[in-house]
Amino acid sequence: MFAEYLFAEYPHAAARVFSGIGGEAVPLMLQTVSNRHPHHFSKDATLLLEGDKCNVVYCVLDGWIALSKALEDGQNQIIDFALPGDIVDPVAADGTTSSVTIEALTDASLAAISYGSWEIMISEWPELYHLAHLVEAARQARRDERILRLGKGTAEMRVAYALLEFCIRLAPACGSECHQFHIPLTQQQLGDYVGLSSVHVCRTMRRMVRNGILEMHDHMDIRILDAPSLARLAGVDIEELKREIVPTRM
Amino acid sequence: MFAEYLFAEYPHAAARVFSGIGGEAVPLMLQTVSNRHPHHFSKDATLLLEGDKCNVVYCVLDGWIALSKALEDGQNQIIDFALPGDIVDPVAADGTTSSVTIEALTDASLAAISYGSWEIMISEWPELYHLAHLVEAARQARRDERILRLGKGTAEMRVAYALLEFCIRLAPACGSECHQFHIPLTQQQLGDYVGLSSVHVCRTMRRMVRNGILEMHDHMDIRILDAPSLARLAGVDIEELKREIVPTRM
DNA sequence: CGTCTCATTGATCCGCCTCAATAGCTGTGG
DNA sequence: CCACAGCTATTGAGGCGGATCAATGAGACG
Repeated sequence: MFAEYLFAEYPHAAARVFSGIGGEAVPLMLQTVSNRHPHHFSKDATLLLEGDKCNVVYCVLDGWIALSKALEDGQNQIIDFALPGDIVDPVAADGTTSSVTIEALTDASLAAISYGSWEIMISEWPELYHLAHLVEAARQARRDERILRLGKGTAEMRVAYALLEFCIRLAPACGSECHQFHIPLTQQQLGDYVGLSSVHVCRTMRRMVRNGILEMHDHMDIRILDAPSLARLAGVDIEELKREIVPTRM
Repeated sequence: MFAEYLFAEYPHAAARVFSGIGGEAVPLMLQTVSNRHPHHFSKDATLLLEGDKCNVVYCVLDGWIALSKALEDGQNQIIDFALPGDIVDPVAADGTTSSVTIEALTDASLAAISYGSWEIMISEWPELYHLAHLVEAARQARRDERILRLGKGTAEMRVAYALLEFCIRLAPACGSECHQFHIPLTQQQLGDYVGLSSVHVCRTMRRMVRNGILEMHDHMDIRILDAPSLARLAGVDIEELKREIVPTRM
């Protein structure tokens, strides 16, 4: 939503968007070099790595972006996924360093907007501020839902919620009542997202398949057969969840 | 930090702050009626409850505010604490409803700023926008740290991190190198924050006391005796954590 | 002095992790 | 074409961390 408006209704700002990177009027491309090295970024994209200066906001135009943190022992936790239309502002409270690691899970393209450009854009087009506010509210609402389930939910609830979240967030790309979608994740990554081991993710999803709630085909092509049951497992009302995590212009 | 600037450097805005509530130049008071009914709000504060319209941002002036969500079965998870200087914007992606339940853990006072006032203030005083951005970045950074530990950390790590977070966030109120502080929480509430049962919170903290890392006195007066060990248990570097979660004007 | 709340400690149970083995799939090189 | 390696998914077996249940202690309060 955000990206569409950005480009459709404010071409002046859209042009300015790309000026954040070396003044060039082309989007920053993040490309995974190969499946073997999914963490590798093209050179321009190393800006995104933890510890670097960050004085830009990214708007995801295409692809899946994962924001993650790791413990010393190597344990990795995916904090959130950023999908097209989402805004990524990884800055920590010191205003300069990034608090998360950012990686592209698929080939992806981002628009980089420097803080300076961003402020100018907002002052010139207040509607942009409202839209960004809604996108940020959506991000916060879905992280809060996940915190709730990380703290208090069972494995089944966590996985069911994650699948519903994907279903809802991907719906704009495949029709409003689409219950079939693809997630570019291994079970290991899905486990890193919901706080479970890959083994237990596998068991949990297998059980859902056996119970006729899901269908799965080669590597995470998912079809939800029984959405009400899945929502019950996740402990959510689907319509209510949509209101909370899908940015909607008033 | 934010609140100080708000009042010290922009009295005009500060006056406007309170105009969000019925035009009265007094802050909205949230008072717990008694310890027996900590969830009870004074009448004016019911604005804050989940499901209500929310078109205001709150700036915490004094007291502890808890943001929480609950599952159907009554399980409660505290998403975050808002302390003096923090900004609370509970709105969900629909732009109107709140995605969390807000409650005061102590007597508390909040400044309520309507979205309209907020935009005017920002346009008149751009520095306010930068400050709010840092406060929001701090909120996000500490929630991300907690998501990491909810997903991958042991009980010891979760509790240790929470204590360090409190220590750092409360430091401005009691000197920069203060390792002694009070948290107005029961072990049940601390458990709701870190995703553990109150029983296990008790065991974990007792062990820390036995190991000479902490001292505890009547209901959560805490003194950190061995900060390096606590930081090791939490899996953080204290200085790094400060940079990430304490808003700092550049 | 009884009641209420909260902290503490013990005992038991279970959900999920870990380890391990197998199977399926893809790409690669002989 | 087959053989092999590498990665992911799947399934089983066993162990452990934290939940749950239960009992006692300790202040705070009326």
